[in-house]
Amino acid sequence: MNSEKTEQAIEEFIERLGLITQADGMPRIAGRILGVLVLFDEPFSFSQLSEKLQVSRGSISTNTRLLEALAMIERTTKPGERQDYFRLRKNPYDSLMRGIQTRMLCSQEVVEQTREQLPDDWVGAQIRLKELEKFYKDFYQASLAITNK
Amino acid sequence: MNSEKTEQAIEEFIERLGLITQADGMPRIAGRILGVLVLFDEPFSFSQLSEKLQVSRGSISTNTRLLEALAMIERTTKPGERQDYFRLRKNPYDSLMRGIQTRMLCSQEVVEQTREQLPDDWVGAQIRLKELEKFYKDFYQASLAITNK
DNA sequence: CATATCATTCAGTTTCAACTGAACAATATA
DNA sequence: TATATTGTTCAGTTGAAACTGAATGATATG
Repeated sequence: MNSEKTEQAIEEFIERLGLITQADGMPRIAGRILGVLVLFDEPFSFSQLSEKLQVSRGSISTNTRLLEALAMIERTTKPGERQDYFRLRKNPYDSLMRGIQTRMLCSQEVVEQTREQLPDDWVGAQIRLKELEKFYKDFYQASLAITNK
Repeated sequence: MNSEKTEQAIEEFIERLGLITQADGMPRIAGRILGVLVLFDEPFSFSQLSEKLQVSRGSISTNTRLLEALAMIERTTKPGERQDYFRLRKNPYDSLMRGIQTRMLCSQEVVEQTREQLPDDWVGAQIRLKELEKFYKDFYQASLAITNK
C-alpha cells in the first residue's frame, strides 16, 4: 500500500496533467490517462482505467484511440486474457511536436500566400505580414530543433 | 477601390487567422481583429471593426481589451473625436511567447514536484517523469530562444 | 443641465466539443 | 449454440466558453 503522501501526489498529478492537456487543446481525459501511464510501470487495462478515473468506457475508448493515433501510448494484450492493456510508448512526445510543427507550417503558408496576393505598394501590410510570417517560421524552426536534439 | 483578387485575399486572411487563433486557444474574433489590424495601416475604430467583422459591439469590447491585455494592439484616439481607434503594437507576438513560456514553466514545475514527492524506488515513474520534465524544459528553452533572437 | 455619443458590463443565448451510456459487434468460453 | 466478456459506435446530454444586445456608465458638447 502506498503512503498517504504518495497517494495524494498521484491523484494531484493525474488531475493537473488533465488540466494542462486541456489547456493545450486536447481532451482532459486524454491527459488523465497519460498521467496514469506515466506513473505506473505495469500496463493498465481498459477497465482499470475506467475505474481509476471514474469515466465511462466510451470515453476511455475514444481517448485511448486518440492517444494511440498520436503514437503516445500503445495497446498490448496478455496471453490468455481478452482485455486490452495500455502503456506509454517510447518517445511519447514526438508526435505532439510534429503536430505543432505542421500547424506552424500551415499558418506560415497562409500568411505567405496572403502577402503574395496583396499589391506590393501596400507597404505597411507587407511588412506586418512578413513579421507574422517570421513568427511562425521561428516557432517552426524552434520546434524542429527540439525533436532533433 | 481594391481589386476583386485583393478583396478576396483580405477576407480569406481575416477568416483564416480567426481559425488559427481559435486553434491556439483564443477566441476566434480576437484573431479576426488581429487580421484586420495586420492588413490596414490606418487605425481602425471601434465601430469600423464591429461593422467590418459583423459582430456585436460587446464582442469588440471584450476582444480588443483581451488583445490590449496581451499587448498585441494599442488603443489610440484622434483629436476632436471621441471614438477609440486600434492599431497593432510593435513586437505584437512577444507576449504570446511569454504566455507560452510561463505555461511551460508551470507544467515543468508540476512534474518536478510530483517526482520529488514520489519514492526513489519507483524507478520507472521517476524516469518517465524526468522525460516529461525534459519535454517541457526543452520547449521552454526553445521559446526563450525565439524571443532572444 | 440636457442630450448625444461612445465603451463597458452582464444576464441570457448560442454553439460546440466532450462525455455518457446503451446498443451493437466481436471474440472467447462453457 | 448459448452465454459472458470486452471494445466500439453513436445518439443524446452536459458543460463551458463565446457571443449578443440591452442596460449602464462615462464623457463630451450644446
